[in-house]
Amino acid sequence: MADDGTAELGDLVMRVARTQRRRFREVLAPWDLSPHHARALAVVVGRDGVRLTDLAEALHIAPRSATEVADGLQERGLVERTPDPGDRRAVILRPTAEGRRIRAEIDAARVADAAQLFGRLPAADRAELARILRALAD
Amino acid sequence: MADDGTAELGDLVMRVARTQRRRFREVLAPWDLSPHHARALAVVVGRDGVRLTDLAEALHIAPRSATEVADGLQERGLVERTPDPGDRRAVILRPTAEGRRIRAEIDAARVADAAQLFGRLPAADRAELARILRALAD
DNA sequence: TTCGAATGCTGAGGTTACCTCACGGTGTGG
DNA sequence: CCACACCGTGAGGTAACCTCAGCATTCGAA
Repeated sequence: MADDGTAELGDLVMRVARTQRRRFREVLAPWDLSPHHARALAVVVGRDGVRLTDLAEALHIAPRSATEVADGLQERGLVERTPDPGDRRAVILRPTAEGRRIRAEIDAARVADAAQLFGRLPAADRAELARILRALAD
Repeated sequence: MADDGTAELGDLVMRVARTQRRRFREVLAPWDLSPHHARALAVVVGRDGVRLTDLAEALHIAPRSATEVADGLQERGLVERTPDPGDRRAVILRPTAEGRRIRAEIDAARVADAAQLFGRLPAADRAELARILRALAD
């Protein structure tokens, strides 16, 4: 078993990912939102309204759990439940104006944070990194 | 705000990390261990005995939570609690023979999995990736 | 057209992995 | 020698998941 360095690669990826997760949590602090709620808000705003089932699928959680995430966002006034005109069983989660605003702020902060984290790399390295990671993430 | 692609880089890293986490969970399935327990076992075996406080620090959890992780590993017969000869307050967690064996098996499986995941990249790309990620993870 | 099966959401209740707080032993510096 | 810090753990809490059951609704096939 030659040392091909792949195990170290795995470690490195996880370490950078952990750094990002920590920074994301810090970035989110001013809004008092968990990363999970922020992601859910991004889905709701990004699609301009989703059924709970679709939100669950987007977040890789059970439909029942999407109900709870929706409750959380609704309590904070970021989304509202509206009936689906095409299916009376379904609920469509729609962003409120506040929800849209906050999601935009968070997104800007996240982009700025990524720029700061990855900006330390030369542009050529950033391109290389993107190319290689894309190959892995197919 | 120019599109420097750093936000996409963040996404890519997270996506590859998620793939790895999923694969790790699958790799672990034969031993019926959670990733967390596996990591704890690796620490105990790697240092050939740790105080609970040190285990907590290594896993980035509260000391109280280390007690629970230790309980789980002890139940499975992978570690045992022994008194610290130098400090009667402390407990040293030591790996059992079974614990050592299982941790070695898991480690081999993990290394093999990393080789399979990253092995699809040309060697030059692996080296590049390692170099760039190291720069990020300082 | 009707009716059994599938779908959408949610209440009830469970699990897991964390946490804080309080406590009884034990070590340690003034 | 003693106030204080530190070790592990019981008690009890929380967040984020889950499954299962149930009701309302839709859909597909006969």
